Amino acid sequence: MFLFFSGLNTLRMESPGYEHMLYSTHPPLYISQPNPDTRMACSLKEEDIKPTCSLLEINEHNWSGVYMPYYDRLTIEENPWLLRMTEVPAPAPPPFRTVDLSPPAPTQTQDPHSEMESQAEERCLEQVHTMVVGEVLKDIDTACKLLNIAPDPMDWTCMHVQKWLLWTEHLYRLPQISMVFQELTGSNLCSMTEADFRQRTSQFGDMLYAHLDIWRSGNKAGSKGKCDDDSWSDVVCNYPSQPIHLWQFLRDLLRKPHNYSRCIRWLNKEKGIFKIEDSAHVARLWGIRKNRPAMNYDKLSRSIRQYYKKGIIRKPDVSGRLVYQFVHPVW
DNA sequence: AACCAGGAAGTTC
DNA sequence: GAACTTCCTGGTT
Repeated sequence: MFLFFSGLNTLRMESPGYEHMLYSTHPPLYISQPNPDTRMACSLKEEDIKPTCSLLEINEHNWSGVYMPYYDRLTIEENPWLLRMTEVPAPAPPPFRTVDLSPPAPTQTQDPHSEMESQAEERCLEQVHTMVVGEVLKDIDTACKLLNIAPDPMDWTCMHVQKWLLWTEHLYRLPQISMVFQELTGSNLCSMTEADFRQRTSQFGDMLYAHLDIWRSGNKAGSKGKCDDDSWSDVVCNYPSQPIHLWQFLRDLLRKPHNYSRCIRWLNKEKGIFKIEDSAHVARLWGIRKNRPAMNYDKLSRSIRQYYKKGIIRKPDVSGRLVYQFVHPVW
């Protein structure tokens, strides 16, 4: 797990609030997992955040008790590169070697072996950093598309800020906090200090501040690398995007299982059969996207049923409650 | 109670 | 006019 933290050094250094995402103590936040029984209810303990884990010692047991605000839902199953990273051949590492997660310090010894080691380590960390930033950008990209907001918080209107807050509430199962940020544009939000955030919501101010900071940092990172990143430039070029169709919205949620599998997931991806696991949640997300605060599953399901005669979605042959099927699945 | 089906009318683009 | 949204009646799980 500390792979992520090591790789995020650059982001973290640029983002003072990020440390609070890692270190602050707030009530447990649930992290999306396909199986609710295996989801991690994360609360931070001091021992969990000490960087004592070697890259080579990472295993699933190290995952528990770690709060990963934005990278939290990355699982080995859904992110094969994580597995690859654990297989990165380190140059003859001594047993129990540990990796400090602080920014690389100047090499003190001139021993050529440890110098080579430290160079390899740096390269490894650099690779991880690149991949983590990529994941951050992808997640922000998805949220931007689903919410129809700009990636840069500085561009947000009051409504965009409210959307982002509502989304964050739902993503992390927070209580309703958006009302204490009414009448604020993204620029207002960005000019607020962490203390300002805490003043508005003492319990979640630091977390929100850090979450916003990740968006800002991600945006900076995206600006640096967007020339080589098609998905990022898509967001920039397409904003403001065309009105999204409900079937596209559902498909986009399904394409991000590490974020949304707790509310919607594939039963049979090849056949396009999916199940809405949390009908109220999906309806709420759709309502946020469409600026329809009164949206509920009754209405959303009526919209889905409109697709029956259009041949876009149908009920599968072996049907069930909350189970639907894309007629022409193209993945 | 929650979900399902579909008619009818309204809204937004 | 398309694509929903809202409201509704009535049926099923």
